[in-house]
Amino acid sequence: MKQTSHKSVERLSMYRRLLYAAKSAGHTSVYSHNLAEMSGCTAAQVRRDLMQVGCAGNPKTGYPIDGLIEQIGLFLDNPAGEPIALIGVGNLGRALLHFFSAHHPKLKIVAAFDDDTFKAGRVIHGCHCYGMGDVQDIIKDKNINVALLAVPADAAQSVAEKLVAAGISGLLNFAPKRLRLPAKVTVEDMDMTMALEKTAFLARQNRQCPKERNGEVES
Amino acid sequence: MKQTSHKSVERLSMYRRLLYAAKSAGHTSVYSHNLAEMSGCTAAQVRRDLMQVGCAGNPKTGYPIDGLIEQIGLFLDNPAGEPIALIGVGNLGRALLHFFSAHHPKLKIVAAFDDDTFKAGRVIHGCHCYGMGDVQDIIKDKNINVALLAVPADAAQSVAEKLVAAGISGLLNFAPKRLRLPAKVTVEDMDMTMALEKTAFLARQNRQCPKERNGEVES
DNA sequence: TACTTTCTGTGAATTGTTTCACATTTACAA
DNA sequence: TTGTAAATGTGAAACAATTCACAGAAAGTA
Repeated sequence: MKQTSHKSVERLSMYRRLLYAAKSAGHTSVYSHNLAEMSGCTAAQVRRDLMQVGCAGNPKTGYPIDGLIEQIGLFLDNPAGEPIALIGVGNLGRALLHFFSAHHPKLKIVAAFDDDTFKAGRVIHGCHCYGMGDVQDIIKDKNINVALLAVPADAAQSVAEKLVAAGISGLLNFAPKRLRLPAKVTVEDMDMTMALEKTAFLARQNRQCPKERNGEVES
Repeated sequence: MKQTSHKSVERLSMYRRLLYAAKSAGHTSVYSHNLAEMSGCTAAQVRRDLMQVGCAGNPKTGYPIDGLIEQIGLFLDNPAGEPIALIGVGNLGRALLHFFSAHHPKLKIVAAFDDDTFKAGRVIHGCHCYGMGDVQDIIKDKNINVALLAVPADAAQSVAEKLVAAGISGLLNFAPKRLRLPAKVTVEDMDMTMALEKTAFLARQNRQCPKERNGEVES
């Protein structure tokens, strides 16, 4: 079977969130063009993505929302749930702890680490905080495979290597630093500086050449 | 002239950071394959990207680092600098304020806004905080075109519309919510839930099929 | 000066992603 | 039961991004 592309994976995650929203708005089914409008994709793209993960629709009734949510979950999620580690409990780390404390059916930060010994032992946003010395043991004990890396850029590489040695296979990296790790480890960069520079660039481009645009309007 | 792709813009931002690092490590020039190794791209891609923004190299000496930094700056940056607004001074907003307080030659958060009146008037991480009622006036006064949106998901759409009305043309959105705005406005999503779900998915895929890989090794 | 080596700059080929377009399916109405 | 309208599922076409591969340039060497 054809591997699903990274972009499809991202969209599926997005569709699922939109579907939860549609569900709590009282809907029970959607057409591909509904999801397309909500997500900003085309209807054909939505259908292709859904097909990939085995979602079937009906020409007259569209796709059942519950069915989609379930299928996407079967595809995306680890059925056993995925315990997450947070490394770095600074300003950003605490914000992430708070952000991800919102209930997610499968993902949960189960341990936080910081080299500030003052933080070790405390419980922040409901999550126990350990010293960096305990990283390896706890990650192995709790069978953690995914980590959020929120340490300063100059510590990122060495901390990441420690995590990989402890058995981590996926890393969401917030440090503005490119990591060099074995290819068996997935690194996803959330590079906020890059994103802001890009946004500023595109904003300026928009201003300078406000070329004719097919007016995608506000609701 | 051919429009530079969004991906090229991202990579240029990355190259620049790597170049600053190489410069402070004492280098004065780089070859495309050096930048390729640092960035994880191919050498051909690096050359293509640099060509796009008018950087010229020399077959024997490579590219001069200072020249590259300057050319990339001329391409990416607003020479007058770009004042940024932060909307939402919660956990995430404060983390962003701290994160972007690191000196950047062109980008600077010059005003923060929150609807918590308790925060209005305070100065957080060196940035003055205003009430949401002042958004329109301040954005116009300070001629702000780019904003960081760090408000709760259910407030994101209405706040974004207010910003657009005030003249914002670029938005970096941290709320897990797809915004519907006129096409003249650039929206860049930093969707942390999506990113974490994707990371967890790819990590699991890695674990389940540890297929042969060309060992990209740690330094 | 002529030769060698190594890298740049870039058409051409390749690979990957998105959109098009339409045959097929389904629910409902007459 | 037959017709109609609207959506799905999907090859094929179009488009976009990346990599290949090599001509040409530059610096060092003899």
